[in-house]
Amino acid sequence: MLNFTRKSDYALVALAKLAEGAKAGQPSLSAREIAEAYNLPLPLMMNVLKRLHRAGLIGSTRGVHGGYFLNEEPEHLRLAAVIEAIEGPLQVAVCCQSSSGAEAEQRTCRVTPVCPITGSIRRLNLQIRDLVNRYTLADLLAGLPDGAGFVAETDLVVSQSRTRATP
Amino acid sequence: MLNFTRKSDYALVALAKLAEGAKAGQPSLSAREIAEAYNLPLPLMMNVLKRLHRAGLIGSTRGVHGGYFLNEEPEHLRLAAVIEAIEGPLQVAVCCQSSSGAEAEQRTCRVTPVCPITGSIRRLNLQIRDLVNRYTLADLLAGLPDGAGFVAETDLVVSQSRTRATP
DNA sequence: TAAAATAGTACCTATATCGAACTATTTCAA
DNA sequence: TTGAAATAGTTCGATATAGGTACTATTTTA
Repeated sequence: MLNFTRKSDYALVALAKLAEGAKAGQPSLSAREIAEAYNLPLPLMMNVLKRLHRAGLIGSTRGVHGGYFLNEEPEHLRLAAVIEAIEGPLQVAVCCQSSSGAEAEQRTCRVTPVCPITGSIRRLNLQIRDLVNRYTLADLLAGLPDGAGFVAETDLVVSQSRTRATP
Repeated sequence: MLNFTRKSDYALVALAKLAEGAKAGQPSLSAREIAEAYNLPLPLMMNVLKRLHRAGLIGSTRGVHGGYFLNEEPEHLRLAAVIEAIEGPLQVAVCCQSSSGAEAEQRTCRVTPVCPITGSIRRLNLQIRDLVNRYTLADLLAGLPDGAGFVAETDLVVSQSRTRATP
């Protein structure tokens, strides 16, 4: 129902912790330290960090004093990259497959062949992804704007005021 | 993973069918007619329509020639209303509860008490909801714009071109 | 009175998520 | 050289959610 998984949430707070640590001069943080900071189970946090590492978003050092660290500046780490590292491609419906969906869709959705709204759903998907991709880890830490900056000023007014006479 | 449920998808195509039917002069369409039009199982479509009806988005007439019809013009039926009629409130994370979340969150999320990004996540949630709420059934049928109008032109370029020397 | 439709709800199954665990490898220090 | 602490990769089980069905009641028309 249009929500991120817990693992994505945990990934975001873990990255937040790494960003704070880096600013405080800590070269790396272990999975244990991060898990304890947020009261999360260690094995789960380990799995999350492993996925972020495999996606190239964080680096790691092994061994006794090992741990994880950001590979990029928080200003360059986009939220969509984090989410997709954990969950795979962002798509609001099965008909939004990015990779050559034709035959895959036939298998997964019964209505696609006669669907009147597939095109629009795909565009909505792109817009949602662009929105998530718009922000970085740094934005997340600094605080996102709460105004829906992207909505044209007229949008709500138009739909409210349109009381066209229907004869 | 940030997707709508199938039931929401089916609700949207059902509403699309009702809008087309209304334009073609049909006062109502039965669950059977809609299910057959899209090759969907009848019991499922019946459930979806019942939920839309209970949410007040469509009206119904019972009996032999009964069926469903739109209660509002397609221009006034917003996508968020449809999704929320089927799935409940749109929220990308458990910490985005609309209704007096304080104690509910404590139960459902372990990190909220010490979370550094809850505020930003809530604002992101509002922005996503605003985006979904921006469009109507009429927009969906006419075709959504595919340009992500709200994304600043520089966003993607920045992340691609950044090849700063890392000494 | 029978048929066709909606209304409400309860139920089952399949899939995905949550979380834990296992084995292997790497690094450091005693 | 040996043990401890950490990451790497993978697999596995439990639980929650979603997808889909079924049952009973009510309404309307022929």
